[in-house]
Amino acid sequence: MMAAMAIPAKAALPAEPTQAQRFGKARTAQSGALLEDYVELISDLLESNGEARPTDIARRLGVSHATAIKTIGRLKREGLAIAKPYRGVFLTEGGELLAARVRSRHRLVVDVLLAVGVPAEAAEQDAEGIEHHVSDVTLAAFGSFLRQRE
Amino acid sequence: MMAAMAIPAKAALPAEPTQAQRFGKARTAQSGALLEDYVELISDLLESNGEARPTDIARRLGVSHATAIKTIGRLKREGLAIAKPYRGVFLTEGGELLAARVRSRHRLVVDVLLAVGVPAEAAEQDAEGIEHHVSDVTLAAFGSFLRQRE
DNA sequence: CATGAAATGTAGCCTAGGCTACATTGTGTT
DNA sequence: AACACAATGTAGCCTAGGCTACATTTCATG
Repeated sequence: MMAAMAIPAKAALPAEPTQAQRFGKARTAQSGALLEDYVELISDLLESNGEARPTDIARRLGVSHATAIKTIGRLKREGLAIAKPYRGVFLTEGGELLAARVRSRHRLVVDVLLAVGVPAEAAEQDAEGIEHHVSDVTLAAFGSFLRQRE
Repeated sequence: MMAAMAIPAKAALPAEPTQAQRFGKARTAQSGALLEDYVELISDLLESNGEARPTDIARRLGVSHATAIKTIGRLKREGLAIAKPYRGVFLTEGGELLAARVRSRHRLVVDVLLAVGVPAEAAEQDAEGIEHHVSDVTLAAFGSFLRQRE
């Protein structure tokens, strides 16, 4: 059966290592997606409420407070946030920068979806997942696309 | 401190359970994404090679063969694939259906990205991650968008 | 037809993200 | 000032997805 197709394993398949790279990248993008969501949300809460409490974060994200706290720990380890016990969460400079990038990317993605004719609700919904997979190149293209059709 | 903002916890925040739902949905969409990739790839391999071997799958996905085999086990548990030891992997009817849907969705996403002006390479790359977060509603909008601008 | 290399499968370990249950801290109200 | 209760934090467990290392099965070939 496999003899029929040959599959030299050293000639046919390695022709596309590209695909493996693509999948790998999509996987990697997934890591970090959660951190991005947290950072963006914390930034929002800080701005609108003056503080970002684990409980609020958990509620907004729809997870248990324990999960939120654990992830906030990761944020700290990654140097994106600071938090003293029982004192709320704050962002480092790096965290703020990331938040800003994530926020503008989110808007851009939503705007493109809307421009393409996606209903507002679905646009918001899907953007939440899509945004984490939009590369800088694509982002730039989105920007041009929107500007050009004003 | 919290008295300052009040946050009655029963009046202000619950106003947007929507966001939690959005995040939750994006998370859920992520589960299943991997299965979709596997199913699509298996379908491709079956069509082009007449068989889908764990080793090839692993190579194409850029993971170890052990990981591929473990995931194939999940595919079987979910009723998407069938495989007898040392005999290659095949799709169930459900698996084929899923593969077809995934494949057409992938094409549509790539086409929209291209239509919006994203370079081919980036379009392929990003589509790999984006496609798993595109709802049916958005998919339909994509279809209309493409048809309308022919 | 025996044998060795490649493919397949198994075991065990790791991290990320979830959860529940329990412990601790802070604070608004009496 | 004390206490109750909400918020916070900790511990321990689970699954998905990765990996490496080792074991087994096939099968092409000498």
